[in-house]
Parts: sequence; structure tokens; C-alpha cells
Amino acid sequence: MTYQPNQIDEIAKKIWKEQDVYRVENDFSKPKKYILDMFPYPSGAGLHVGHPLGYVASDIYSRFLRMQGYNVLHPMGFDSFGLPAEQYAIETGQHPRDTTAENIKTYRRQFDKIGLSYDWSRQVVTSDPSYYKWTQWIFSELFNSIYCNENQRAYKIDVLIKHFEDHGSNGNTAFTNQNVDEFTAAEWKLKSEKEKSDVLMSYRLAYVSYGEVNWCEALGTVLANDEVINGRSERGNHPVMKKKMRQWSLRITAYAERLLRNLDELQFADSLKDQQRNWIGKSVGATVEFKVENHKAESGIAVYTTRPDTIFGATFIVLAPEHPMVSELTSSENHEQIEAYILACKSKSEIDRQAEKTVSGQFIGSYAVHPFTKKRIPIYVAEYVLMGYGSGAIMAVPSEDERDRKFAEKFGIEIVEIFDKSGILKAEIGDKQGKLINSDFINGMSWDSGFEAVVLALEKEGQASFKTQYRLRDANFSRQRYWGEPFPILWKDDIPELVPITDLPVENADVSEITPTADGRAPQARNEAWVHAVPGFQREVDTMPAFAGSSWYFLRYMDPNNTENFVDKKVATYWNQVDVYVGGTEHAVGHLLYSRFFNMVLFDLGYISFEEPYKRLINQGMIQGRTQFVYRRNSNPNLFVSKNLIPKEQMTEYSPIRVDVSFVESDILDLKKFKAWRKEYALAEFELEDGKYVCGSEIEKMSKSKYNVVNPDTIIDKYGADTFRMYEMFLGPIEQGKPWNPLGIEGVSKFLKRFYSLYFDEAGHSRLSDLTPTSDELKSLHKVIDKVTRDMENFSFNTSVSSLMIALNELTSFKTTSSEILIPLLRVICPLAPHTAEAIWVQLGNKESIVKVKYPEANLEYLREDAIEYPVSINGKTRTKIRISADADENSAKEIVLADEVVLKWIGVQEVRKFIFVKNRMINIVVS
RNA sequence: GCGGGUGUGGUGAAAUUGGUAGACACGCUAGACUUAGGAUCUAGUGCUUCGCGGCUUGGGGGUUCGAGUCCCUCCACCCGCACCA
Repeated sequence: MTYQPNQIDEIAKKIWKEQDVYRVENDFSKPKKYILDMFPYPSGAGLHVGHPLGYVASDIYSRFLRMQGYNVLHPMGFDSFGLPAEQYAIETGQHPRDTTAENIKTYRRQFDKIGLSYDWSRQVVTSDPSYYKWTQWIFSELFNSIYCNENQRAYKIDVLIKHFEDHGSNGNTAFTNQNVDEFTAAEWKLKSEKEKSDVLMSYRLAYVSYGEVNWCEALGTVLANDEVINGRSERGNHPVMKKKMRQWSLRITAYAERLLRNLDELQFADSLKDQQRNWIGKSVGATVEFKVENHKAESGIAVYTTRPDTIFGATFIVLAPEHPMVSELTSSENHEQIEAYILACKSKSEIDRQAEKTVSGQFIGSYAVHPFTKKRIPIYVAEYVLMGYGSGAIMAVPSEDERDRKFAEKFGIEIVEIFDKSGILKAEIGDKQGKLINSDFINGMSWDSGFEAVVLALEKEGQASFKTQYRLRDANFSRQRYWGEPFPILWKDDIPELVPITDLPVENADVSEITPTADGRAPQARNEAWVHAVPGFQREVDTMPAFAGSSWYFLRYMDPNNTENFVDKKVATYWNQVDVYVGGTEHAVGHLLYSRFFNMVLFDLGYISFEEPYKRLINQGMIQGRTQFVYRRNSNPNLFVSKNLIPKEQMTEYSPIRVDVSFVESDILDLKKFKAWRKEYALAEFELEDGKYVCGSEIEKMSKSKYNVVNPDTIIDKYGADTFRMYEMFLGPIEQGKPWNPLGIEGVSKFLKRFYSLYFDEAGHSRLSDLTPTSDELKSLHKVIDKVTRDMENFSFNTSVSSLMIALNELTSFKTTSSEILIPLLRVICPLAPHTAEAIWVQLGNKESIVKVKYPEANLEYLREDAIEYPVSINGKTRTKIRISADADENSAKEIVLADEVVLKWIGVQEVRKFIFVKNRMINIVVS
């Protein structure tokens, strides 16, 4: 019997199902490993060959750990709330619940087909009420918590309320990024419910506010900062504008420092850590106050600067157009121009504003007073200063900041050089080099001493303070959508209250139509009965964003059926951190930051015992598609010309058209399939080269619309699951992106066939014998055990596949039949090719699945050589090889080598100046 | 502009971390078995030279007995961030 992939797959899958081999118990007595994949959004398109790259890798690793005796938690679920399901529902009239369920089925079938070893009894689905009950519960916890700056952790809000009752706002250490007026304990008691609610709202980790949000008209919703890319929506690429709305937000900024600091401990790729660092954007500087000339207000303009040392170069002040002091500082003569300028800024979309590269601004008509020189310096309004960062105002130093310089040049403002950069090679603007000049009492200082001296001097006057600033913003948590978690919030008199935990989950309202109401409220508002279900209250009609459910799902897998708690603390302590998390880099600043935040809050509140969710992260690269093109002649739309018949300069006379990759093999188009594809091509004519139509190609992202999607199902149907798995791994290092290339797959397929025939002859009889293995056979076996075992920790499965191929080549040439070699070999290949290993295992008469059989250990004794073939170099060039006993020392080796004929020939009359002997490696002779 | 990464045969890639560059595989060439080959097996395959040999890890320079690997410099490409004061 020869290797029949489909039969093999079937045999293996049957055993796994019968013996329920992938079920994992919370067995605290066993050492654990938690291997996690980023769960997918179950889209209607199903999986393409790019998706399983990471899944296969984590599966191999999980299987390996299982065979090493670990209790391995390796679960999978579905991130099933989200926009695409909703939009599809609107288009087709189906409920997203139904299409989602349908898609999940497809995914499950595809996962099983690949042979991924998930414990499906632990599946989580974020849109399932039994799951989102706990998402709502976590929201409630966030709502009921505050962050203490002093102790750097979250507390229940009761602590803060008690503090207000006893001391008022005096001595309050709770984090806020909003303005809260001071009050005494007595004043607190006199506050109305609404007033109290408003004060507390400034501290809650989940809070509601009226603020500018990223509004996407086309999607009809607000987006989080990481969902907006260059002023456009990540999903759908629609324009995004600023809009003032009532919004729920998460106060992730409270955790900025911890999110940043902990990165050092995590095993994430440097690039990914940098992306997070960049997103958090810590900068150390100072707030400096500039008094305004002839202005009645006591406080001046607060500016944020990271370079207080440059203050003597500050020759103007710039306010953001939205800055609250703009109108009061505008002189009556300038009123009109300023109004016009601000209006112009406002009417621009984010995209236009970012695209704008020319300097613009307006003089406001009043002056600030330099805190040291007391000179009057003009105040401007300009777009390049953003209200959302720092204080929305800057002191402009044209000599040390490029944007300030451009502005100064355009408006003819004085530029004062404040650094003596003579003698410094390649001195650049703002590079902190040189000694300070023209700077009064800090003259001669370096930038950092100047920094401190300036802030300390102004601090005494109450005009400056050190300030650390983060770029990270609070996360918008409201979506004016339907297909997301409803908020567990009831409104009464403009005060939000939590739905009691006993009433959770709040399930999605049934609505006649999944579109916003006529007055622009979210779809759930259509169901009046749902909104008013609790007498005297109105339900919040917005839903949570997709990242709500995905920010804590890794915890639910540990204890998926717990109805009392989101996860039992003991169970969570046992499974603990995810040992290895595998997924794409696209979640670098979204999911990975939010889930770290959720985990930290739950840790602070004592529900779990670890602060960071993921110990190690592996980012698999993206497999791209190879799009194929045909070339249609513009002057004759029925004529398609083979690629190489078109000279480059005539290419403009043709339109390249994407064709489905399934019509093309090795760039040759199947004309029949193409003609049958669409009516308009039925009568197509072709100009062929050598009787063939050659297509063009381009590497692009795999996507339905580009007709370059390769479905794993077709590969598996043809070659079997193990060929697919091993080929994905064999393609190259896991982190690296690469185009899908079907050509190499035959090599892996052949390998598995030959591997199988090591065990069975053509008639299907076992070849195994009880012969004593030779030392060569033992060396082959233990070499591959050693190599694969070492590769596992590095996720370097491409070289594991190679080493298995080498082992097979060697054992085939030895005509090995010894079961002492072949049985361990079967266990070595098992994680990579589980179906093949299982099927052979069963056919050899075993009853218990191979899945939990112990992984072999390499015995390095077998790898030891008696003699080493030393490469001998003369002046660094390898000239010959000489076999020398492995335990030979330098002197005995020297004797042998210098007597060698070839060596002598190369040395000739020259003198041996040096003899370098690296034991077990090589020999180099230096002559001259 | 800033940050991170990559660059090795016709192709995907290896290289024990400073020690025989190109393992393994695809492709290609030749041969065998076959009615046939897009099946299987065998041999060859970095470039160059008839050969001895010479050259070769994006370019240039350096350290070293020895560099794909370390240092300097330049180039190209990919990813992320971007008026963040």
C-alpha cells in the first residue's frame, strides 16, 4: 500500500475523535504550558493559506510540549462581534447571529481539516451571551474603579468616595486627566447626585464624557485612535472627522507608565516593543507659564516643552486653533482674521489637515511676556499646534525647532541662536549639541543642565514645573453600532448607573432594522421596549467596540464554563500567563495594549495573580498572494496578448486584468477556464507564444477581490493535511512574510510518501524488524532528535523539516528496518506530521493514540565521532581535508598535518609562522 | 523626518553564533525504467576557466590566523509612526 493522504487523514482523525485526545483538564498536579493563537474574526470568506501559518506553528509546539509531559492549554475561539458581520447583515437581511454561526462552522471545519489540536470544549465566542456577560461585568469593574497615582494601582471607587466624604478633594491621589475643582468634605456632602456623579466620572477607569471623537460618517460610528490611519478608517478606508459626542472611554492613560515599564520584561520582538513605546509616547519636559501683557487674568498661557533649556530662544508663542484662550486674547483688530482662520481649520478634514505641508497661522494681536527677559513676544494661532497634546500651546524656538523656524521665516519673526555649535561636525537643528549662548544665567551650560536650571528657577516663582507627558490617549469605547456588547448601563436624569450583576448579561435588542434611527441614535434605540425595559431608566443604546471581547478572552479559556465568575482565581493562577502567544503584528498597538491594560486592572483588583498576560509573543509573517494578470488590448477588448509578446513601451496600450489564480499554472493560462469565467470573455481571442498564453504576476495581499486567494482545503484535498502543514513550515522562518508559491509543495509531498514507505512495503506489510541498529543509524536518529528538539524553542520549524528530510535520506540509504530507530523517529515527526505519524502508529498495531506518547530524548553519545575530518586552510583558504582522531591535541594534529603531501605542496618553500588548531572544527596554517 | 527590520545561487532558504558559505527543497540538465510521463529512480547543478586555479553572501573600507556573522560608511527595499512641541 502506498501513501494515501486522504485515507491517512481519516484514520488519524478518527482516533483523535474516539479517544478525545485534545481535551485538557485543570489538573493542578501537572506542569502546565499555555500556548495561544490570536483568535480570528470569522469572516464569510473562510481561511486562506496565509491564516494557518501561525496556527500550524503553535500546534506543532503544543503537540511537542504535550509529548514532553506538560498539561497544555491550547484553545481556540472566535472574535465574532464586529462591523463586517453587521454590514453583511444589512446587505443581505440576515441576522449577524446567524451568519456568524455559519462562518464559525466553516472555520471549525477548516481547522479540523488541518488537524489543529484545539480543545474545542473550551471554545469561546465573544458574541455569545454566556461570554459577553463577563465582558459586561469587566466593564462594570472598570466603571467602579479608579487609579491611585501614589500606589500605582487600581482600587474600587468606594475608597475614593470615602476619601471625599472625610477629606474632600484634599490629598486625593486618584488619577485624572480632566479638570476637577477643589472641594471640602462638607461641600461634597452638599453636592447633588448629578454633581457627585460628574466628579466621580473624572476618575472612573470606564467613564462617559462629551468630547471630540473620531467620527466616521460612512460607517456611522466613532472609532478608536488605533482604528484610524492617516485620517481614514482602518476598515473601509473612509474619511474620519472630529465630532463632539457623548462617549464612553477607558482611562488607559492611567496605566501609561506601567504599560511602558513592563515592556522590558516581556519577550516580544524589539520592533513590536518599539511600536508600543512609540504609541505610549513618553516625553519628559516641563510646563512653563507665559504671562500675557496687559491681561487681567491671573494665570498666563501654560506651554508644554521638552526643551526648557531653549527658553531664551523662544521668540513667539503658538496656540492651537481650539485653545480655550484664543478668543479672549484676540485683539479686536485681529478678530476677523482669527475667526476666519479657525473656521478654515475646522472645515478641513483630518486628511486635508495632515496633507497640508505649508505653514499657516495668524497673529492674534496680543503679546506674552518672556519670564526671564521680560521681552514682549507675539502670540499666534497655528494649525501645527495640536490641542490634544500637552497644553495645546507652545513656546516656539525657531533656532532649535524646524517647524518653528519655518513659521518664523514665513512671518518674519526674530530667530535667536542659543547654542554655540562651532566645532561640532554635522551640527543639526535641535540636536542638543554645543554650549548655551545668549541665554543669561545658563550661558555655557549643556542642554541638560540648562533644562534643570530653568525649571528650578521658574518653579520658585510658580511659573514652571517638571512634567512627564504621554502621547497615549484614553480609548474611545462607544460604537453607534448594533453587533457588539450592549453596555450594562441604565440612564436616569443624565446619570449612568450599572445594571446589577445579577441582571447580566444585557442581551442585544431585537431590532427591525440594523441601521441608525432617523435622529442618528444607534440601532438598538429602534427597540423602544428594550430601551425602557427597566421602569424609570433608559438603556444605553451604544455598543462596545470589537476590542472589548478580545481584551480578556485568554482568561476565559482557562475556565470557560464558569457561571459564577469570569474565571476562578485558582484556575487562573494555575494556567497563569500565556507562555507563547502567536499572531500577527497588526495588533501591535491595539489588541496587545488593550489586553495588557485589562489584565493589569484585573490584577490590581485581585481577581488574577499575574500582571502581564503574555510572557512571549511570536509574530508570524503574512503570506501574500501571487496575483496573475492577462493583458487586454485597449483598441480591441476581445484580444488578449501573451505577456512576452508585448514590448515594455507598448504596455500602455493594454489593460492588465486580474484573473483567478486557479486558472493559471506556472504562469500559463488555462484558456478554457478563462473563457468560461465570465460572459464577456466567452469570445476572447488570444495571441499566444509557443502555443501558450503567459500571464504576468504581482505579489499582493491575499484577497478575494484580487482573485489570488488560495484555499487550504484544495491543497489538503490534493496532498493531505500533513503535506500542507509541513510545507507551510518549510517555506521559511515563521516571522518572515513571503508570497505563497505552490511549486515547492511536491518536495514535501514526496518526502511524506517516502517516509511512509520506510514503514510499509507496497503490499502494506510492515517492514519493521528487531535488528540491532548500527551506529550510523543511531547517529542519524539522534541527530534529528537533537535538532528538532532545539528548533522547537525557537519556532524554527523550517530547519526541523530539513533535518527530518536528511534523516530520511540517510536511513533510506542504510535500508533501515530496525524498530529501535523507526519507532522513535515516528515520535519525532509526530508534532509536524501528526496524521501520518498516527496512521502509521495505528497500522503497526497500537491502540492508544501517539499524541501523548513520550517524545524521544537525544543521546549525544551517539553523535560523537572517533575521527574528525578537519578542513585544513593555508592562509585562510581551505586546501584539503585530513581525518584526525577526535581526541588528538594540537601537537599531534600539527605533526600529522605538516606531514601531509597536499599541505606540503601548498606550503612550498614558505615558512610556517602560525598553526591554528580549533578542536573539532578546523585547522589554519599561516605561512609567508 | 523618526524608529525597527531585511539584503546569500535561477527560486524558497541553511549556516552549530567568528571556523569547510549555499544544508534541505524547488527548478533545470543528462540518464534509467516505461506505450507515455506532469510517476519513480540515478547522477550533475553558485559564477568563471579546457584545466591547475580564480572569484563569490547589496557596494566600499576596517578588526582578525580566519568575517555572511563584529565595527565604520554608503546604497536598495520592506514595515511601523508622523506637525507630539
